[in-house]
Amino acid sequence: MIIATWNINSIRQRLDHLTGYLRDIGPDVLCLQEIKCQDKDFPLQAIEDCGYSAAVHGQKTFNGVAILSKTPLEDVQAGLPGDDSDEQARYLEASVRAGERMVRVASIYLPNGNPPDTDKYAYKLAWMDRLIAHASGLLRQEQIFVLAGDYNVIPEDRDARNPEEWAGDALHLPKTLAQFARLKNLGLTDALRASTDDGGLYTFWDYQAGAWQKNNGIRIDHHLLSPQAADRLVSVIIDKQMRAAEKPSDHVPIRVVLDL
DNA sequence: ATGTCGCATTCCATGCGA
Repeated sequence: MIIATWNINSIRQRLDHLTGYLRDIGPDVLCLQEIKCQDKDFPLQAIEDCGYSAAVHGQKTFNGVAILSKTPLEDVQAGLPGDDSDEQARYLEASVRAGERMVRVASIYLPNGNPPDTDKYAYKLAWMDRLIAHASGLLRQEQIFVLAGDYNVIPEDRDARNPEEWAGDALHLPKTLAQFARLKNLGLTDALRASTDDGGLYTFWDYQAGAWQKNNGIRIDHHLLSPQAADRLVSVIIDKQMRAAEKPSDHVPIRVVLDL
């Protein structure tokens, strides 16, 4: 089973890229972030025409997440528990059948948090607290699950071309890394890091200042695997070629292959 | 390099978020 994640930076601006990816790569599941549309504006028909069903948790203008699947999505849960006043659409979870067993998948758009001296950063850290609490509950069920998405976290210096540029940034501050470590220390596996120790593997290149041309990238899109999923990890592939397309997203898709 | 995008507004220019 192939489970991919992609911050698409507006699904309506990138619909041709998306349908091309579904047809060319054909992941079983694709988690999307920053769809930037309300549910009523989600291009469901074009996705169904590619042979996928979809669960959507959208909002006007910003954020918005979705999960696409070749098979039906069950037990869909929109929103990250822990704060009923949070109106930002950043979390969606659903189950998909894989032969005899079910796999729980979440599409995550973790807050950016910049600038760090504002309530945006406090929101990021609090959101990570809620994710840790929720993941802890999922782990107690001892099932196969994958938390995939844009974490807005650069885990280590080797995950940035120029780590010194990110020293004071919300994506790489010590408190951010401590929260990410707490999450992983629950017993989750960073799929890419389970497959290679190589640095220089990036999933995001800024639109500005020729970041792509200079390969000034960062790795911020991750799959965190439950132990039952990590046991079945085969490979991880970053679809870097997507960043070279016309009018690309600033993020590229990344996919894991699980032997279920 | 204040360097680029995408969205929305009372709207053809600007502010916000990334």
